[in-house]
Amino acid sequence: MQTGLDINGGEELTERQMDVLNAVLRLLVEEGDRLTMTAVARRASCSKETLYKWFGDRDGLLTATVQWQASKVRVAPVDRARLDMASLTASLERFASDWLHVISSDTSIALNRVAIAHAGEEKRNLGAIVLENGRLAMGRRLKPVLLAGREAGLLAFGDDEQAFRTFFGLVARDVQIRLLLGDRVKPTDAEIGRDAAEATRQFLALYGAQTGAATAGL
Amino acid sequence: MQTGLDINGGEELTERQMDVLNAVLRLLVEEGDRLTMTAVARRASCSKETLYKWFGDRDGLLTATVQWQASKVRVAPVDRARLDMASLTASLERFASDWLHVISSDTSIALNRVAIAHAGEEKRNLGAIVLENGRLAMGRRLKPVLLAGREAGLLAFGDDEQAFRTFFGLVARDVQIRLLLGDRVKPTDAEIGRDAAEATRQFLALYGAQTGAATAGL
DNA sequence: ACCGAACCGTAACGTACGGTACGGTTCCTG
DNA sequence: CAGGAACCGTACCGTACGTTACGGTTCGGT
Repeated sequence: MQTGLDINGGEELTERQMDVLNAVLRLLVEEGDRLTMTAVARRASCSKETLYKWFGDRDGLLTATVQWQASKVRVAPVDRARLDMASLTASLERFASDWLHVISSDTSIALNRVAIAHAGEEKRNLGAIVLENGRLAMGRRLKPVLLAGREAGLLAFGDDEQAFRTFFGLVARDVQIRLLLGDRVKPTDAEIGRDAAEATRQFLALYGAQTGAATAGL
Repeated sequence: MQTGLDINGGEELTERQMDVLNAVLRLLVEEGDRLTMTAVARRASCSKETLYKWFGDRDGLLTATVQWQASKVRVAPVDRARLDMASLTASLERFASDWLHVISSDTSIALNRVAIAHAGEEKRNLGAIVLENGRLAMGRRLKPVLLAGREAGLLAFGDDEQAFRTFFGLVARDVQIRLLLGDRVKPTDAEIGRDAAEATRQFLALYGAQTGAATAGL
């Protein structure tokens, strides 16, 4: 009753346990939330008893999977020294491209779907986890870059949260919601690269120190 | 076996049937996809036998509900004659405001949640219906305005689809995905008005004929 | 007044699946 | 080699819920 429930921050997972979570992830992509504990056990070649010992219950298994996958998205921060327009543009494009790749991936779609499906319930953990490690983590990652850009006189904005949300909108547009709803619009790498560059260009047009000060909400 | 399955285009629903669908809608908001046929029958004060006779099965009931709700979103088109910058701005702000109100509403959130939850399955109807009557309908509605704006020399863009998607991103930003994931960010009317105006201003900065031609992807 | 259609309320059926129990196997330790 | 921990595979249990069946009631038409 007391084991297997320590699914909080950065818990330690054995190799075997990660194999199990990988199986869950694949099943999630294939069948969505309809996966059964029996199917997981069969796919992972383990017993249901083990699943329950390790993860508590079905919800715990899903939570562990989402959390584990989310923990993989860590990316290196940017060095705030020596920032010019070229490196700022490159950073933004990199962010945009990474983000578009993530939200277009099958695993991200599957994970967001199950998190959204469970978001209306009392156990609202999945949605919060995905939000925390998706949208919010991206904000925490990008805001230092924006602030450094402002400090270097390259950007002009009043609130970094507002500036970030605009960038988010320019990058994501309608891609995520369409994919979540089952639309077949999965962009190619080339399209992602083009869209990332375009979004960055537009963002700089709005928030660049020279061009866009009038529209930056000052 | 053959009755109750004519749930396609604009089928005719009796008053009583709409009462039932309203009950489904309320239950969907309250408990999400976990609603049971028994609960629907109780809430609507009808028998389960009637539900099955009218709507075929659970999926048919959900589909009818989504379709019925979607059919309510119709809005009057804009007259393309006599378009100046003021009326264009007003139109765009109106669109933005309407859209933000829709995606922030409890019913929209509930409907999108159930549609997304079912989007990974073979019966992908719900996602397609929501997409068709949400994002895509908004595009069909707004594009004539954009084209009229270009014709009047107020806007500059190459592809109306691209321009619309940018507008979509500037308006929606991260609001919808956050709400779907259970974040408590429901904006007030005042915030929606401010955000709609801001998004419109930014869009005109990017695609206005004078200011933004360089960034319009020409 | 009578009939049948439509519908309500509820009981009942079948099944899928979450969760548990248990016997058998592997493997590690002393 | 003995003992035990961990785990696999599977059978089993309980329940929730989709779906069906059925008796009783209302109501419009003749």
